[in-house]
Amino acid sequence: MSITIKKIAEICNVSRGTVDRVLNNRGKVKPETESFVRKIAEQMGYEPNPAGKALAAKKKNIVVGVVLISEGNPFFDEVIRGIREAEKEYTAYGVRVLIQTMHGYDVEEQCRLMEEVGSQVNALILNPISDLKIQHKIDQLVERGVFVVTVNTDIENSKRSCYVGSDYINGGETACGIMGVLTGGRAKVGVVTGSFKVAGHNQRIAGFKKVMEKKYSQIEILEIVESEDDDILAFEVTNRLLQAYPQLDALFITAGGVYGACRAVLSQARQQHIKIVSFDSAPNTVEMLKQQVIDVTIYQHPYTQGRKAMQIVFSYLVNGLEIKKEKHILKNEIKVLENL
Amino acid sequence: MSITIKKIAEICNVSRGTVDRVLNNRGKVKPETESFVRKIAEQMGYEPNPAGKALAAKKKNIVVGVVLISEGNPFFDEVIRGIREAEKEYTAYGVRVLIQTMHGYDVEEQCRLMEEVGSQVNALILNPISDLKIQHKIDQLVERGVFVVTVNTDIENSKRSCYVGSDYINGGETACGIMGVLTGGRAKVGVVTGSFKVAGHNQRIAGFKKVMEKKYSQIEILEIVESEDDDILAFEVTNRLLQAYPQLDALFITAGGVYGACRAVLSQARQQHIKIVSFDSAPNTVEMLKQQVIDVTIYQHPYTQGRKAMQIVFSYLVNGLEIKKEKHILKNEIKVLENL
DNA sequence: TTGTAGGCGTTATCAC
DNA sequence: GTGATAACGCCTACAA
Repeated sequence: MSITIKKIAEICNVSRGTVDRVLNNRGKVKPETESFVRKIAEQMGYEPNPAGKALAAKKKNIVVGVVLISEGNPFFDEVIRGIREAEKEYTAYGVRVLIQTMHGYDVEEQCRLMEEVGSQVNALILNPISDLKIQHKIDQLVERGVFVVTVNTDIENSKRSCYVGSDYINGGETACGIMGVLTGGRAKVGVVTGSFKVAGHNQRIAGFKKVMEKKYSQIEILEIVESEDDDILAFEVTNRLLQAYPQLDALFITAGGVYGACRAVLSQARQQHIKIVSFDSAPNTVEMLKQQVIDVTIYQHPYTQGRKAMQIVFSYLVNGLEIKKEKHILKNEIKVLENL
Repeated sequence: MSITIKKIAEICNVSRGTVDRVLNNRGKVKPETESFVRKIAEQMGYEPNPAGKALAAKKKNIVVGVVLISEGNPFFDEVIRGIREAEKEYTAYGVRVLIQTMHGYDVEEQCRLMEEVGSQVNALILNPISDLKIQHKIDQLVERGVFVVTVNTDIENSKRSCYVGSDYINGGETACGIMGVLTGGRAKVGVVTGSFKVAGHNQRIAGFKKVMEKKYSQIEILEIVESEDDDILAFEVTNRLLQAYPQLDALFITAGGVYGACRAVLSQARQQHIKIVSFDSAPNTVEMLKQQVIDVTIYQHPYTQGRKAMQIVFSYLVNGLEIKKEKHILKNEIKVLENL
């Protein structure tokens, strides 16, 4: 049988209340009793019972805020689905969720939403814009006692408690790893990135180069162009890329604009098949996989990102678990049509 | 606030005990009260609180038995790790785990272990040999009230409640999907399978052929040989395969013997790189990935299989949840060295 | 500074 | 058949 507060209380000859005060650092305990209780609890290997905690936590009425740059982005639809699923599971514990979505990368707008949502909640799940202002806003909310979790994009220097998402460097490494076996280790690659201003995109390119240098001396990057995650722009820049480099035989698409880039490839109707590695599985991307335009795409577990973020919030707020892992990194998975 | 048994009791003007009897089909309730309570509960959308259930379940002292053909198989080391991890988490609810491992595919031995373990437990997690005797033993245990979950291999016709594992057909489809992009849709493939007696291996081949026919008219299987999951045998049969078919340029390894097959490929030192797709990530397989002998390997989430099986047992036994999904299928993931 | 008691939701055990 | 009551482990008022 497991150790309970009650048992510790009996052994220490104090009341359950006192043990609770010690174990949860509520103060108002004589130092001697405190250290004694702590010693016994330690000795017996006390582990709080999550069910008991959860039951008692019902009265707390916990609200979790969510701010995501998700509108028009199918990736985040999945993240939200994960959050909603977890919400369902946690309503029994008095947890509510408050979601605010936004469209573009407007720092002021995100700050405003963070303030609006943050002032009503115990925790905030956030897909932050990489900007100093946002970092400060995070810190400010944390100071006010909000438990902040970043998803998909991290701001390491902020006071946020956790990050849930993928490792972008490894995403690039994985992309090069699979590109290597796709091309027999010999390729002239055009890179269509989202923006040089987005850290994640740059990290993917860095990871790609890292594996290139270490493992594939015959893979070469011809040029890197920006699509601003826009299909029309992607179409144009990819077209130019293809025209400029007739020898190009592979594309590495680090971000959005996948469909536009693919359409450019289709429009040029080259003899040789151009190998394409992309990210995520937006409907358009899946369509291009079906048409065998894209060879593989790399998947970042969006649903799990949402779910996991909620789990972390829950176990902190409801079960009072200390955060052990500051970063929860999900694998970069390689997908073909068959295992999507 | 959510609906509780207490609230329903108040509304129906009965005691909580009566509501509990109705909702858990314990009998000894007047039919009128029964249907009335049921109606109200339905109407209000009653959902039992898992924490409450878990707390009350502590007295039950649940024991989960595990019988795995795991010895000498790194895949199952991971499954066991998943089970152990879940065990830790569930000890707080009075759940104990009893693991028995075995070595080869000895039906009598497995039957004996199933009986030995099965007679002391409330649930059994089993990696079954595909044999009628095992099926009967499962049914027998189920009749005796044991909750049976199969992992990694299923026996569909048995009375087991759940299966946790991968979809073998899809495993083969995925293998062909990635083989297609590896080879530009043009390959002469040798298949090294484990045994024609093992359903899962045959299903992988079937899935592979399915995608071949639908999508890759230029991929062709030259011959299928058996390795009996043994490296030495795999070495020999692969060697013969390579000698018999100089035009062979790809290997599909459906099961064990991966290392032996790779060594055969290395020993023949062909000019052209032979593309290899295998399953799982045993240490030897990882080594061959590192040496760029194997191009990709397909991963079946062994850790998650163990964890999920425990989760299912827990939510059934402790939370009394009805089983909604009879099969919990994990994705076949494509791995290169970089995203292992 | 410490103890007591009631409640979170469910269930098992009595007593009626 | 049914109801009352005491757990399960934890937390929070309030009383001392």
